[in-house]
Amino acid sequence: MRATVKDVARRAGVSPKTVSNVMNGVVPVSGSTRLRVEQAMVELDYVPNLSARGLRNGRSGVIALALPDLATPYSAEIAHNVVEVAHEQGWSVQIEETGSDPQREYELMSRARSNLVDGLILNPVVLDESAVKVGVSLPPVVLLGEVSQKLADRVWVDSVAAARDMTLALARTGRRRIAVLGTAEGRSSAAAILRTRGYQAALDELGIDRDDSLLIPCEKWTPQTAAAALTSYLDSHPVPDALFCFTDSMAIGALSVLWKRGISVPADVAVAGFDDIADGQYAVPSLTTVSFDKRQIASEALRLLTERMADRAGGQRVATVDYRIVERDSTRL
Amino acid sequence: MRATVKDVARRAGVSPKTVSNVMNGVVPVSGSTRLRVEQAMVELDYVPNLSARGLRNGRSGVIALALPDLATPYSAEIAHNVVEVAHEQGWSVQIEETGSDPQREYELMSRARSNLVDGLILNPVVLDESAVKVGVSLPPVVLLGEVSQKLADRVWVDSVAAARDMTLALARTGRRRIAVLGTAEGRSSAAAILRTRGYQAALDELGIDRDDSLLIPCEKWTPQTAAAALTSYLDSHPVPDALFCFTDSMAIGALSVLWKRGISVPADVAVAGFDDIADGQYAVPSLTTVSFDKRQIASEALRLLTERMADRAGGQRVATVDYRIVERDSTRL
DNA sequence: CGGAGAATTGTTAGCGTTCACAGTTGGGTG
DNA sequence: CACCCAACTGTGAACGCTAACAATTCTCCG
Repeated sequence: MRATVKDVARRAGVSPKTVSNVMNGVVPVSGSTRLRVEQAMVELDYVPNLSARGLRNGRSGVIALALPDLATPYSAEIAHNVVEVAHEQGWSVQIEETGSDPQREYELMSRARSNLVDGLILNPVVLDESAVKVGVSLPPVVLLGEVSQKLADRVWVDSVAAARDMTLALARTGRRRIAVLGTAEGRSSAAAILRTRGYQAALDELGIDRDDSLLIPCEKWTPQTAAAALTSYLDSHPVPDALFCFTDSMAIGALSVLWKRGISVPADVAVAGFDDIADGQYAVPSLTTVSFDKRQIASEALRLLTERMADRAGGQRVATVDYRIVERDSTRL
Repeated sequence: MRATVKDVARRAGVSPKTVSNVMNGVVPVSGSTRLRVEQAMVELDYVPNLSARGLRNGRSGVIALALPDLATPYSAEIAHNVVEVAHEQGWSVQIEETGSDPQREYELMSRARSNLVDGLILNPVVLDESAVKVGVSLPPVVLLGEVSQKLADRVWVDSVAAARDMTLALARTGRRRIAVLGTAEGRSSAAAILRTRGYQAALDELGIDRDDSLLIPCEKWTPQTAAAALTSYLDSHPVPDALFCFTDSMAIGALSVLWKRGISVPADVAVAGFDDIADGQYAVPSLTTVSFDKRQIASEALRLLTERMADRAGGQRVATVDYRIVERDSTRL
């Protein structure tokens, strides 16, 4: 049978409350009592029951992190950093995957309201504006990434500016026919729209005519889909001077296709990505990309979350994370 | 203020217990009462308090998954699958990272004992035998991978046989000087030892003399460390006929180094990995590897865990997951 | 139409913790 | 030496839920 505060109290010859005081440390406890209690805890191998504590306190010490798909390197790196930072601050992290299924969002919200999590960090993909109805009964929510949501706090990178800068960087190496991979037709993700916008802004600045045949659609941002999209594109189009992929994952799929076709990177076509996932460094050739500090994203998200826990009032808080273009072999002349 | 069972009960004109019965569905409730209760729940926007339920039931519906480093593709894929399978079975997953820090293991165990998680799936790396002291006061534990632990249940892939088969497969393409990347000196991980053993078994079968200069040590199994290890190796050794990397991550680092040095894969050297991570398919060239069903690992782990929850008694249960060699371009002649 | 038995619902209590408040001790003062 | 103020410790209740048991209602048959 597991020891409880009561057992510890009895053994230490004090009241349960004193044991609680020793643990929580807000009310002062005399040195000798503290010592006896601590010893009793060790002897009985006492571990507090977090369910009970959670019930009593109304807080669980757990936050939820919801990502589209943990298996993608980008999500995995975000998850890694969130878990790390959270751990440092004493939080546990519950992970949920939303897939592309809005249904999951609802379940998630309901779970979030079940008092098992004190806050929620959500990286939406499909439902840019839908499911996240930040009501009073919801725990604090922080959104990650390109989201049109205006209600919840969020952490983001300026995709428009980054895509613009990357396009300019590609142009600076003399590339003119710059294609982008990852645009979407119909209802597309906010990120796709913003990155396309930045790309086009750069073209306009450069005085290069927009050419819609250089927009390669790819709804899902995975190596598989990117490879498929690029393959069919190359079947009916000439090789562009440069290929700006909206994620590194897609770029890796693209590199694979180009290699198989004997198209040399960067000699025939420059390739760039977005996200700076770890594998980009070891891609063949190593991948030029838009890099940003994922640890910073994690810590900003946690900061916003804890701030919001302390103060539920106030308008939307936003944290912007800087980015920079990292040039590697895939665009180097 | 959040609605409670009491509020729902009052509104529906029944007792709290009836509300509970409606939710849990074990005790029969008449259709009309059920309807009234359900309507009251909707009207009051009732969400059960899982902390309270957890306290009362002694179970939380949460399992913990502990991995060395979420950012590595292998861990990420495992995590993805565990979360998926767990979700299907109604579990939530709390993720912990152990790094290579035994200290984390302890914290983890203690957390696991705090009644916030009902079970623990642990992928150890350093502490093959140490910290995991499966005592009576611990929740059920399932270990993942190559572990010498004899006390806890586990799910594993036969590394020795897989490494042997891979080595034989490489030899079948005429390679004789087969190097392995990822051996470790001193206190090494069980996986390193087992895979080395399988490799050597194959050599013995083939009548190829063991050559220690073909063992390329690499303590940490990341692309970075693998690239570094291989680079310094190539500085002082001739290029082998084949390079069997103990993980795909290392293989990807190795491919990058080989490419930079102008060593052609597979013409000059065949490269193989282990784990079949998604990126291996899109490596340049695509990576031959030892593949196994990660979803199966996840579901077996969950099965063992739930079985153990139902029956704490009984000896160690073990689930073996099949593997197969997947040949791709990196070894194809 | 009475009553046994099944079906459904209500009552009580407690899971382990901590909060509000009450009680106790100690040491310093006048 | 009585008294008072801190500083510390104890008491009781409650967080929201559900298990065990008790009580009630309904159904059906003799």
